[in-house]
Amino acid sequence: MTCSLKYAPQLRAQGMRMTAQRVAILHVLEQTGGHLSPTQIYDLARKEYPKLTEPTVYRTLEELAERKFLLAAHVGNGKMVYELAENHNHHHLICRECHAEVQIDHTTLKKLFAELESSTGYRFIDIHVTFFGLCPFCQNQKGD
Amino acid sequence: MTCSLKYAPQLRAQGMRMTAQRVAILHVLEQTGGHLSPTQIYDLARKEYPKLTEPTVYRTLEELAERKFLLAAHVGNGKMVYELAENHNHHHLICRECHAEVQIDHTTLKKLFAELESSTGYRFIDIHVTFFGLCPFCQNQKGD
DNA sequence: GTTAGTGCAAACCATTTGCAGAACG
DNA sequence: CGTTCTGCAAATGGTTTGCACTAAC
Repeated sequence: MTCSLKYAPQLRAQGMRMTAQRVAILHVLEQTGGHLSPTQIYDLARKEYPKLTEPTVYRTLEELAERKFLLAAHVGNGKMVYELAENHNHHHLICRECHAEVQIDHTTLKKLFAELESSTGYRFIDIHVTFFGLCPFCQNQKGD
Repeated sequence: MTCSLKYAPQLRAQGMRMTAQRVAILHVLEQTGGHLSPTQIYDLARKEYPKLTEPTVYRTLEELAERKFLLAAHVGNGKMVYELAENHNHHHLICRECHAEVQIDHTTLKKLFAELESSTGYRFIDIHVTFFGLCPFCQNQKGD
């Protein structure tokens, strides 16, 4: 298992300090490997560093996302989730009913992104996309 | 301008009633033609029907979305927006910095959706997608 | 008249803010 | 030591709930 401290030099290079709180937060994100909501991160990281508070979690996540260490994405009803940028080579497809998740490899979208960038002039489209659909199981449930 | 009352028969067919509140809400969505947040809808619809309250707006939007009269999508920091389903043949690309919006025609995504559906087994992917990127103007601002 | 829909008021929950004190480097 | 970061406590703002009343049909 990699140590969260490995990020220290990169953080410092950007004028950020490596604190116990940040270690705990990064650690949680490393261990789970997927995307987590601020509340989930707060609950998990507090086991490692009980003095952690919610405002710190929010401030840290925002800062780390701004500096591209984390990626922010939306799932379901407008909830924000975060994920380590280095883990990110995929997108998500989530079932509207049961919330089952499937990962979509980034190569699948590469061509589309290139198309969109050239036709709109926008760039960095889009680090992370979440699609919604009905998984095979829920399709049957609906007799559809 | 089309009258919101035209929806009455369709609503009734599903056991819903057409009230003044719902007329006002549908009316606002028709007039603006785009996607609006519950708060925006509340503010606008109240001009037409001042007795309207927020809980009613939320309940109505949720109900109409469930019955496929409206589409729900996420923009930016996890905010929910609604749009008339019949207006919907496009997706959105939003600038992360200035929130400028571009519409993406659905045909651009059609092929991708077909691919995803066959490779994952999921279906109804995805009624509405929102992409995020940097618009040409903001790219320059960043000297990037 | 029956059932769906609404208003009101309050609760809820995630997120944000200000500021004084703690801690990194 | 100076500057960044954190904790605390409180405010904020969007969204939801319960219940009695109103209105659609």
